Amino acid sequence: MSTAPTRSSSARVEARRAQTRHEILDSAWRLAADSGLEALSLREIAASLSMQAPSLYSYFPSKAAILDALFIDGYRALDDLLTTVDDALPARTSARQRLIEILRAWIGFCQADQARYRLLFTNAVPGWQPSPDAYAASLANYQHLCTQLAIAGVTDPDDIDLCTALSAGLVAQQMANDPDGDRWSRRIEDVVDMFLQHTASRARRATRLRKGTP
Amino acid sequence: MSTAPTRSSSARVEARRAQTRHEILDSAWRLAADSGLEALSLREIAASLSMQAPSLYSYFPSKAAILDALFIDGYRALDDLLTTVDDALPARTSARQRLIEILRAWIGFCQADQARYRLLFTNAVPGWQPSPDAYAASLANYQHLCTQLAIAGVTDPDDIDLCTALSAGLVAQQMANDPDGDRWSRRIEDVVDMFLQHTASRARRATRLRKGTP
DNA sequence: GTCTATAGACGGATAGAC
DNA sequence: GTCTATCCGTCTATAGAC
Repeated sequence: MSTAPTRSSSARVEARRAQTRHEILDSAWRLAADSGLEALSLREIAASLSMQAPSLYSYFPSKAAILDALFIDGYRALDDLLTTVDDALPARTSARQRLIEILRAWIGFCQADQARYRLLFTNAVPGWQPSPDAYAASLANYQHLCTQLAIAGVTDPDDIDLCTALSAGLVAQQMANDPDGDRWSRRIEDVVDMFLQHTASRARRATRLRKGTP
Repeated sequence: MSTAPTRSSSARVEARRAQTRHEILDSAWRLAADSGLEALSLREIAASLSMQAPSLYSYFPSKAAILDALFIDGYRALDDLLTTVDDALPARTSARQRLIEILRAWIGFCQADQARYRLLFTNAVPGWQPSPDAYAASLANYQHLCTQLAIAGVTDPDDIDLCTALSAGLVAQQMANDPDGDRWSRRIEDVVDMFLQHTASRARRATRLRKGTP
């Protein structure tokens, strides 16, 4: 990460560096999507930019740093998407519709780029784990998602875990068995209804208990 | 796979071969569990048996063949487990209890060996895909599971997909975020109840429609 | 900053002696 | 069947000229 400007670097030079860093990440995303995340190598990234592999070390200190940058990039994109989706919903949209839209957007996000999905949500790169900074980005996203769930009426920690499991399951099955189709994503409404019915019936039970009804 | 006996091989020699093959797979499972599935190498397997790497080629034609054998082995173990669990249930066990037991057994199976979970259920090995034979083993298991679901009353293909998604989600979250705990597996009852409540309410709707009630 | 050259490690797989 | 020796490929990363 830390590519701190040296004393002698002009703003112009810095901007050029940032631009090149951006190009490197762009190429990396494209190559990962084309040839698979596991096949991503520094040589390949460099070649796609008509560079030699060692030159990348002027911009990132290691391959792990590039993966971290991609990881953070991916989570930022997801965060942006979920924020956009959320902002586009009318204020009094039902909880049901909110959940459906969030889930639909999330699955769409995963299907849009299999390599990105594998980088962000599965441990697909042997020998690499997100750095603490990168992990923080994923945590921030999780917490953002929790506030959106809270708006939709889901606040019980157990319900949140339930909800993440339902979402993860839909996404995982979709990506593993029908990456370009909708065999599982078209079950989104079912899942949301099922989930809300469940939490509602539990709430009713709790209400009965408070009232002392057997 | 095909290690067909040659004309001159005695039964004794064949038994010895089978035994060694078995030892190779055993060591591979142990090493995968210890050092991670991705780190599994022929050199390492051979060393753990005090052999040299090339000697493995007398027993398996390639590393992919070893992975295939492990894959089939793993699915056979799962099949055995689910059969055992199923047989242990009294004949008139409720659908709810049946689903709970199957799901509990499955998650336990995954938690018992993270490497095996990754081999069977995620695409964790770069450049390897199960051979058609190996894939057939996983399909057989899926169909076995479907018949068990049918016994528990789940026959609608959409419900089966829903059910696999729920299961996959619980397992994935459990393995990724709490591999040795029960943060998600203790939601099994919730998930099963939720699922049954959902299918039941849909059945009620269908009944009303058949009766012509609005 | 970018290059060439290369270190140094790992991997799967093969040839051929014994 | 098992070995030694080796081929050939992959990769990240570094040294040092320019």
